[in-house]
Amino acid sequence: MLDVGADTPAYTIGVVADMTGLTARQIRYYEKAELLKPVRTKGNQRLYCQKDIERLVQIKKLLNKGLNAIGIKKILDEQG
DNA sequence: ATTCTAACA
DNA sequence: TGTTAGAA
Repeated sequence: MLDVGADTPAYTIGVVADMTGLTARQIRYYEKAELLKPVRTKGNQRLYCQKDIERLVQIKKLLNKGLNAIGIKKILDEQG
């Protein structure tokens, strides 16, 4: 009850892929590109929270603007 | 069934 | 970016 928020619940890559419209491939790639940092669980599975979802959505919008992982990293770095 | 890593095209 | 192999 104290852990409820935009940073606690976590979704698997499959659900975030469905919510963001990206593919698991892209999500894994952006993670490697340092665009975000999902938490790992037990079997090394990526767990994305609401915040990560919004971040992925933002990345997607940036991609539509003509940016690439490099430009997005710069923007996310400025915001962090 | 779902996800993970690594590697290739 | 898509996909495949083998593994958990």
